[in-house]
Amino acid sequence: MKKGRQVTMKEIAKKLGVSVSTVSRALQDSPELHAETKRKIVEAAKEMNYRPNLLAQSLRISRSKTLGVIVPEITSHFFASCISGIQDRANTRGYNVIICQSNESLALEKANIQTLVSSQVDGLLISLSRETNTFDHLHDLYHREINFVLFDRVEEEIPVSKVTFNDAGGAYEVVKHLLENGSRRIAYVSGPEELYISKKRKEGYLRALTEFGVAADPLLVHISDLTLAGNLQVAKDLLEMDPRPEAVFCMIDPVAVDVLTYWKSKGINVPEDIALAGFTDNPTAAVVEPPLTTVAQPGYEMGKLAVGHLLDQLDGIASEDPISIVLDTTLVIRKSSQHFPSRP
Amino acid sequence: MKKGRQVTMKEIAKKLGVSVSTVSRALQDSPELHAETKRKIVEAAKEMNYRPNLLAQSLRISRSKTLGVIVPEITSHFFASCISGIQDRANTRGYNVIICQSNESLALEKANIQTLVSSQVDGLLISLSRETNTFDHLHDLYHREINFVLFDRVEEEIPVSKVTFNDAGGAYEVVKHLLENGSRRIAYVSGPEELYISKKRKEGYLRALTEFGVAADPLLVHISDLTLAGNLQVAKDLLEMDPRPEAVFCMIDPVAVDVLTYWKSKGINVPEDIALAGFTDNPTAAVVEPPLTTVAQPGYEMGKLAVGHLLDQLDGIASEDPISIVLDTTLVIRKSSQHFPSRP
DNA sequence: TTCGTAACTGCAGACGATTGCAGGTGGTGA
DNA sequence: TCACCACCTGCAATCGTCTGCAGTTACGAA
Repeated sequence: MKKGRQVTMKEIAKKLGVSVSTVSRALQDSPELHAETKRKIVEAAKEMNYRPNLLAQSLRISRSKTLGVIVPEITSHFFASCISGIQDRANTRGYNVIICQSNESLALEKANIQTLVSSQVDGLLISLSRETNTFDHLHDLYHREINFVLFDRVEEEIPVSKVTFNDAGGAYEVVKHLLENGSRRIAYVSGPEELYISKKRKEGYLRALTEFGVAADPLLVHISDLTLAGNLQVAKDLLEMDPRPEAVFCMIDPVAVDVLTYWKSKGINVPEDIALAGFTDNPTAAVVEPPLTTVAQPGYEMGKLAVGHLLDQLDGIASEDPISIVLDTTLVIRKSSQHFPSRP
Repeated sequence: MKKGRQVTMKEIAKKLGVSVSTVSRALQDSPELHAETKRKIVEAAKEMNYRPNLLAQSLRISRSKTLGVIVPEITSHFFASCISGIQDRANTRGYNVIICQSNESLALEKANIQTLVSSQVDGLLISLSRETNTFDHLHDLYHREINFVLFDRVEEEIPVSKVTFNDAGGAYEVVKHLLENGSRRIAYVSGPEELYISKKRKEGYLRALTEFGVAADPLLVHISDLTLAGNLQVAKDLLEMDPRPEAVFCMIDPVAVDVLTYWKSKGINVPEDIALAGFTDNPTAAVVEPPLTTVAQPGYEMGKLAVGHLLDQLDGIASEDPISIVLDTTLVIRKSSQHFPSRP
């Protein structure tokens, strides 16, 4: 096995016959050092390819300049975008980022938190797993006075800063768009009801209906477990409704894509026979046939904002008091919603 | 600013009136400790919610149990899959993972390596940026005896272990499939020529042609810079060729998707008018209309294998001698290649 | 010559966990 | 009563870096 030994200050000191403290001061460009000594040390350090051991530095100053990130899954384009934003901003502010995925499991989420805390991260950015329905682990973090920020998948009861999208607003916009195109029987395909986004987006859906004087019909709200099978079942159920809905709003794009695929296999034409819309603006949304009307969520921006606020807290720039940042979404109108039922 | 103070052994020791060493031994379940003392310490540790400081541990044993990963971009589904595989296997083997993205920039790639090395990672997993055409930074790593493994985007001259796909083989398979369907004028849309995958996939393309006795026509090889504009230009050029190709094989799926989109806007039908195939099997490939024939690369598997081998080296299980792991790809036949020209 | 004072540089301890070795306590047997 | 031996427990050093304080040197002034 290779050694991978790093050059240390001790070695530089020995080589030049000075003490380690002198080397340390030289490399920090301390003014209380003889210029010549300093020059020689800096030169030797460069020549020997010296790199400070961040572990030792972190241990000494009790700050690791490292942040931990926990997301449900990295392979989701949305979370990957968030991570990208987090990474970019964290790096420009001199921080490293350790990323973990919970794979939508509460147990893994807890384990990840433990690992990251043990690793002495200076703060955490967390997006909760679907399974997370207890919050002791978050309260625990809070009581241990560990800085963290929740983003996207948040729990409102925890007194920490949160960054979310205006989910209700986005849903309102898209449903309003469907209503404006003439649809009245509009179905909502929700994920598991306890999910934050299931609730928020339903809120927006209902608000739009109310605003247009359309009575909410509970039968028009379908729930999928967000697996392929669950989505296909909902697609089937929707087709078998009598009367059939004129438009369907799915809580997230993947559901809409599955529904679309199923319908196409059954000879249903979108948008001619029925309008369809999603939420998230995944890359797939733009390329399916017909292209999917959806609501864009700028994940990269969200990541940047979340980490920016966390770092502000760490650096004492932002107050300790939790704040809530709500990002606006953008309605992206594509072909799938171009269905214009005429009223009798 | 919150303190986030962690409980240390010292505090447990003080509380129970024993020494730090005793606490340390108790928590390691050392046999040379009085059972009762041990019990009390373990209990107190649990009660005080003690977590060992991994920084201190790492510093002492000179191993951080952390790996560094550098990928061109996290938001690519393929790399996200690799990361996911790396993460999962690393975690089960007790390692953390720090992820960096180079954003396809050589400068950032170098900076990332520096940071990770300073952070005392035990090893690195690197997939090179598109810009990387010099390799001093890798040779430097090699000479400093730092363990690393290259995956997917590799440089053959560096004497370290590499994990790649059988790119030539995959390209051969898909072009053979197009040939078997009857096409003879088959175009290849390449990325920049210096890219490893550009070369390898061209190799497979040419081999298939040769095997079917088709003379390679240099005019049928188009080069895109892989930007949207570049892809659209190639799409246009292809249409304007006379005679027009019967089939087009694109080096990566995104190119194929852009080409498809452009063609559709020009009223060209795929596969009726022309066959199209990609490479990678991105999620979009399955949902475009028509679904795209492509070559699947199991990124998750690649990640697992790469990190597995690196850990084997670190643990002294695998020999130090570099090996090359080549993963097989899978041809995924979908509608876009169902074009059957008949020969006169 | 002697003292004072800059101007440098080194010592030692700290961060938190681990471990070889030394020391202490108790008990047992002669 | 004394010696010896388990059986525990603590001391001190270590990993690499940083820093308050003390020490050294040289030089100038009295």
